[in-house]
Amino acid sequence: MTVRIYDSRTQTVDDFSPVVPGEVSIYVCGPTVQSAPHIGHVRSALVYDVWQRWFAFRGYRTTLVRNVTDIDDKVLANATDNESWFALAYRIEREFNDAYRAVGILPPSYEPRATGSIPEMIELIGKLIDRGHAYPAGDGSSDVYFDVRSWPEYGVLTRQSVDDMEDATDADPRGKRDPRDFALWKSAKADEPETATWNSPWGPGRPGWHIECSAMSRKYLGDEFDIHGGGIDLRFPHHENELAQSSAAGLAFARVWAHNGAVTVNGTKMSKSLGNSIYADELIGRVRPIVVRYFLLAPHYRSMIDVRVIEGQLQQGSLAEADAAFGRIEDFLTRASGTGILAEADVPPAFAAAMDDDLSTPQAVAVLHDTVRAGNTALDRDDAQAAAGSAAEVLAMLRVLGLDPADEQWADGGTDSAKDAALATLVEGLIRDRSDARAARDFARADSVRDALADAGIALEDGKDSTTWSIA
RNA sequence: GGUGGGGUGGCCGAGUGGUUAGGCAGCGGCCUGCAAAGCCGUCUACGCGGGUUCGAAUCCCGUCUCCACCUCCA
Repeated sequence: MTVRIYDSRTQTVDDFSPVVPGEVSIYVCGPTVQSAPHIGHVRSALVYDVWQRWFAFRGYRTTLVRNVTDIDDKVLANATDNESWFALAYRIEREFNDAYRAVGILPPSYEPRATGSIPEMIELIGKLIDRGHAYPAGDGSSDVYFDVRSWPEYGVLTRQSVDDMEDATDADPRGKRDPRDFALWKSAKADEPETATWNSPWGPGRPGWHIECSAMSRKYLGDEFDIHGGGIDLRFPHHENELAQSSAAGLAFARVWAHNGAVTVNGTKMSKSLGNSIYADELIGRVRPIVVRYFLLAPHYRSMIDVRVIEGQLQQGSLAEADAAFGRIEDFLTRASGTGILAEADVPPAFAAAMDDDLSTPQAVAVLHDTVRAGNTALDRDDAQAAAGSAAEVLAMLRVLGLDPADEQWADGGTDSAKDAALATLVEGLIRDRSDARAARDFARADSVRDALADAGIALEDGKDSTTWSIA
């Protein structure tokens, strides 16, 4: 079986063919750490987490790099008298990592901060100037621009010709040869802190956003690597510019361009200006983190996920469905554990085929549910062996997706075993009373026990020989 | 104006020529003292208009409409 992946540049799904056999190198654009993470950020990181897990499952040695853009106009703009830009960047970076960790996104192999690779950026800019694809601004500043007109391939990633692009000639030219030329090096401004200024052959300043990713991907993955990922909104200009810079510098760069779909709110992309962002902690506070993960990975990674918000309130809707759907899977695992049979299984072929096909998680999840049903059916006919087999398959699939409920990742961390034991003793005592009442056909008393437990948020399920309970 | 992606049954969400996606919700049944859970069955589909074909959600033409990007953005 071959992993197939959609390449945004060629617009086709192709067999994945790595630069180095048996290895896969992935660079994904991480966040600009200027304000709290929203659902879209989490989804983006999650998509490449699932890709990485699948490649690893398929036997590849994986290297995943997700950068942190910790120097940028907005980072500087959001700094205050009480919090320097670098403290802000670090604090926000932690918020991102907390959000990632909450939904089980594995740490990347490397997580470079832009400020840690300034020399590599300067070197790359110098190379572009030498090759005639970049130039210092002619306005006396330290700005350096990429010369879009000098690179005929500019626009190949997004199939746009420079001349078709929306007329931007009214923008401040700032010494540019063409309004579409973009900054590689940004001159230090008078009101910017010295801590945000680096020396360069062109004068003091800081790197432009695009060159950061070109330099960091090269530094950690080499001149050529396998997959460059990021949100669909980064295709242009960011990825187009990265591609132009790196190619113009003579680097082979990424073989495949992957882009994940956006998370929208009521059909519109989240944006600061609209104030409609749903922050990660709002979602994670609404349903269990494992359900958030299921919710975000069940649709295909390239399609957009729309969440409904009414009067500022995130609606349950599809979230509640995800909770119910995933709960069904968990319930089956709980039922099946009653067989006491431990089995090992590989993922079903249909699941693997779906995942191989451009990470078709919707179909993979369908296989998951099919297997749950088969397992439940087996339990209903008392075929413990078959049920255990299904449970093992379900677990194998969940593990690949990072959704194993038993994984310590999802432990709430605050469990108090003494309280748990006390609760179990009380509940089980009540269940015995109810069973006695049922045996005596005193259903009024039996029901009052069940109702009382229900009021406490405890649900009962009568099996053939025993009653199980769970906290709703 | 340019580029890319959509419009599927009550809802979410797959599907590129013919056979059940899957989930949530509803209805009927089995099971149960009654429930719950589970299982079985079942209703509401492919934006609109043409065309190709024995046959189209799926291909072609036209058309309406939504979203994203072209400016910082996962």
